[in-house]
Amino acid sequence: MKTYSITEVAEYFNLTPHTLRYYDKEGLIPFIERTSSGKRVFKESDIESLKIIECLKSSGMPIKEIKHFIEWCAEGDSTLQQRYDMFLERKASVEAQMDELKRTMEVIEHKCLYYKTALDSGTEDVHKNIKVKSSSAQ
Amino acid sequence: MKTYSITEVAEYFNLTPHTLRYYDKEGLIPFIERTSSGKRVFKESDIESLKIIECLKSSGMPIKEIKHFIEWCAEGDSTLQQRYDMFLERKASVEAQMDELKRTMEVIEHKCLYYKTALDSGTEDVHKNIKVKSSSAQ
DNA sequence: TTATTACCTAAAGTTAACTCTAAGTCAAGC
DNA sequence: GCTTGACTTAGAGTTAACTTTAGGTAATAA
Repeated sequence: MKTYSITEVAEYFNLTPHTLRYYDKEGLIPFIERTSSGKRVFKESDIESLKIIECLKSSGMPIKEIKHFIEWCAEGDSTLQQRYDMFLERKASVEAQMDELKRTMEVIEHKCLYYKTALDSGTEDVHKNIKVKSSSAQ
Repeated sequence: MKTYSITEVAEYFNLTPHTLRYYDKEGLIPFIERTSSGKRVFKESDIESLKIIECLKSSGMPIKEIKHFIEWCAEGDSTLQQRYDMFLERKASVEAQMDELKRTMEVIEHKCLYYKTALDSGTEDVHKNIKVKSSSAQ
């Protein structure tokens, strides 16, 4: 079975070996095997686990909570409900983040147009007649 | 002209007065006026500026960079290009974040289905025959 | 007049997620 | 046999964005 060094895995996930050791210390990858001299040996299944960890991370989940999930995985079928609920929560959280980003995007696109118009006419004053009130950070 | 206290503004933006004072200290709202006794007085235009600040914050922009934008605003038309470029960059950044969230969502939805199926059959083993390899954190 | 309430400052503390440092081990190549 | 490079650990340091603390002022209500 193909295995990987910590540096190979770090490069694959765009992390540093330091960060992977930190994840290990925090209990995110407790199943990693070692060589007789103590070096971490990453198996294919470890890569798959790290993919889930990265997914949870990019959903905004803190490392301590990811650790709980990893512990549930080790506990087996008795934690299936918790894990299901957790992913439903993650789904709701990501949906909320997407909604917020959409609202943010609308303001930003409005500002892009605002500054495009201002640049074309050489001055921000072009907007002064359109808006009723002027403000300091437009 | 209607004005607002720091607590009113904090409630409006779902922040604390502490946080608004911190933003002031960091140079995000240098245009705030004070009463004779030193209390901050927020005008309508300050609220508008804070809306932009909140937008930039939720786009993932660090406070020090938002400060630069606020400084550019004070400098006038000579910084129109910088401000336009900044909003174009913000737009690209938010687009990238949305793409990442979409990819994250796909994995999460897959996991929701995975755990729904496992729960229905009472054991995760139901997936063992479908996948070629098993892994520790599925 | 006193108590309360809302505000103020400066500065220290907190938290998450790294990130770095120092000192050491081990296997491979010259 | 020695050097090099990739790994190891424990623990200290960093950064961002707050958050809290301590001590103080000013206006208002009883």
